[in-house]
Amino acid sequence: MDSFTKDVIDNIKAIPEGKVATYGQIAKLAGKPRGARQVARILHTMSEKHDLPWHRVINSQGKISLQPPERQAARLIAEGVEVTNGSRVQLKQFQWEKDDDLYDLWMKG
DNA sequence: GGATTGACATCCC
DNA sequence: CGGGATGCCAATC
Repeated sequence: MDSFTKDVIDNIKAIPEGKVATYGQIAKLAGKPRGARQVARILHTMSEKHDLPWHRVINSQGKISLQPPERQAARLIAEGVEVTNGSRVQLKQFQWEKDDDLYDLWMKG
């Protein structure tokens, strides 16, 4: 497996419960701002072999791309992510922003 | 090795 | 906000 794949996997594993990330976001974190589709491919291929929180990755519109969306939606809901209309997620509210955790901590403190 | 194909993103209307 | 067109990049055919 190439380093890009590894980085993608690492980043996906880093998504906290109750939050979601977009394909493009993960791609960027892994060093390929234009690699969103590869991220999607990696999920499609590797999600069954590694136990990744693949359900926390959705597209930039805040929607579940996987068809049918039911399984993924259920998993998200089980974690506290609000999924409306079967596949819709409010990114404003649930998107994971990597260094925002620190920012948030600072804000509260 | 060229053409096709996506669990995508972005700009334009 | 919705839908279409374009860009992107690796795996597959």
